[in-house]
Amino acid sequence: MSMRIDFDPSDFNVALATSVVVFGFDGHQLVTLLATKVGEPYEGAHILPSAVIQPAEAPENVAKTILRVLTGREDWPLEQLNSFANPYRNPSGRVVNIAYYCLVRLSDELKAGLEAKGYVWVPVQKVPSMAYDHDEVLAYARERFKRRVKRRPVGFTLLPREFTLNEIQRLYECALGKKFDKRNFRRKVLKSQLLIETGNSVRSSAKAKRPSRLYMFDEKKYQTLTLKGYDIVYF
Amino acid sequence: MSMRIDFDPSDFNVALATSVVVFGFDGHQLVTLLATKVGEPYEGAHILPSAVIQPAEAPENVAKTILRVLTGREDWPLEQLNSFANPYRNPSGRVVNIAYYCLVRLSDELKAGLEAKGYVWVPVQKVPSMAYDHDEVLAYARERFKRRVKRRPVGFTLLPREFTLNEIQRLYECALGKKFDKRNFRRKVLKSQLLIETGNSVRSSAKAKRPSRLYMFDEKKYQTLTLKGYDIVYF
DNA sequence: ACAAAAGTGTTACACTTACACCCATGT
DNA sequence: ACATGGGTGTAAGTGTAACACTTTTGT
Repeated sequence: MSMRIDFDPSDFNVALATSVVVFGFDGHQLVTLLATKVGEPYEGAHILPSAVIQPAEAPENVAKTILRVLTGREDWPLEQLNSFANPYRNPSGRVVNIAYYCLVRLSDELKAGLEAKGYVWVPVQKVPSMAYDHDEVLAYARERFKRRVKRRPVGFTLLPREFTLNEIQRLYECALGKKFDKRNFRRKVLKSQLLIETGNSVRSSAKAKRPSRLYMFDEKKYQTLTLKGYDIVYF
Repeated sequence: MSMRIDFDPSDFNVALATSVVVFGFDGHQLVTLLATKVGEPYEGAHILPSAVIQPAEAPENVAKTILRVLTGREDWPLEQLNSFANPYRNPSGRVVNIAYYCLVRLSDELKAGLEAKGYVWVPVQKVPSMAYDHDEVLAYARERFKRRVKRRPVGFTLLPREFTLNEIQRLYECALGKKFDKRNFRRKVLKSQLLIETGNSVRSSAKAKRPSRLYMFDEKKYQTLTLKGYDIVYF
């Protein structure tokens, strides 16, 4: 019930952590990366990739460090979520978690490297219950990503550099949890003028006879349009 | 550069604060409430209404305490913003600010009471520079409010219980920073079926001859529609 | 009667949605 | 030739945006 606005030395008794919800897309499903907790508390439980934020560190930099350790890069799109600060969310003491989510482009090396290190990619539909309040963090991240994907063409960072229209449609269907009409979806996505036909094609499976055309995201054009105040790609 | 995920006793050295950006609407402008800092550091500077979060307190409850102290009520719509956690944002030590914004219905008593206590209502266009990183917090709150007001009919909590269509149009114009066509705006707002004509009317100024009709927000109907999955009132 | 702000309709255009068949290719 | 998924067009309806004059009331 305080309304103090200055600090006593005894107020400096909280610790900081960050967790990063990493989303990827395997061509059919939205997946997220889970770690396994080592040591007590919660030994062996699933958790989100997380780290302690030390005194002089900025939370975003710690999140980027996590990404570098996991993926070798830290330039993936990263967005801060609300912080999670219930007094008793962590049994070790009062810890505030400043969480992020990020979008990565899955590749075979990335999958292999991470699985060797004890991380697992799990379809977001099937994520097991996690320690701390990480279930809540993940649920929040999914909502944020949904809202984000409706307004900005962020989905492309989840896809291989060249992708088919069927792939991007599946991605949007996973992200938003609903089906789209193929013709309408294609019309809309092509109307945005943000896709370049590469001229290449690929067969989607052994059984598929006819190959699909491949497209790329036109990053440059998007930058230009964004600067001009063009803002919105609704899906 | 850590990737530690468990805590040393020496990690518990951060303090928590919360600031609340309080928005009101005076019939013509969007205003926000500023306090004056008492005691060092930043003696006499403008700041957002803020308080220390003590060990066992939930941030949201501290924000509500601030609201109760300021307005006598704590049931205003309150939404958490990102936390502000740059290492050197507070000269007293490492303090993480978990900020909120909220929407209140201005009244004469409220204005008088607060001004007596040393708070000031300032048009958001004209907010002076504040201490700490509170400028940034306010800017962030304005953006959030903008996005919010586009999707949900939150504007009504800022207006008197009975209001004219001209008032609500001015509110939306302030909140979103753009002008609307009067006929189109009225058509849209009436189509939503969320306004009830009260039968009362009021003259908007001494010079205005013809009185304006007064409307109320249909809270019940909105609840019903929301439950049915109706979600969106775009403006 | 006049000054002031309140209130009101129509049209053109863009976007959304629903809907079903032919095409290209590999086996 | 056939099986498989890839790829395509149209029409009806709905929402958006641009536009200017008449009405009501107090002085």
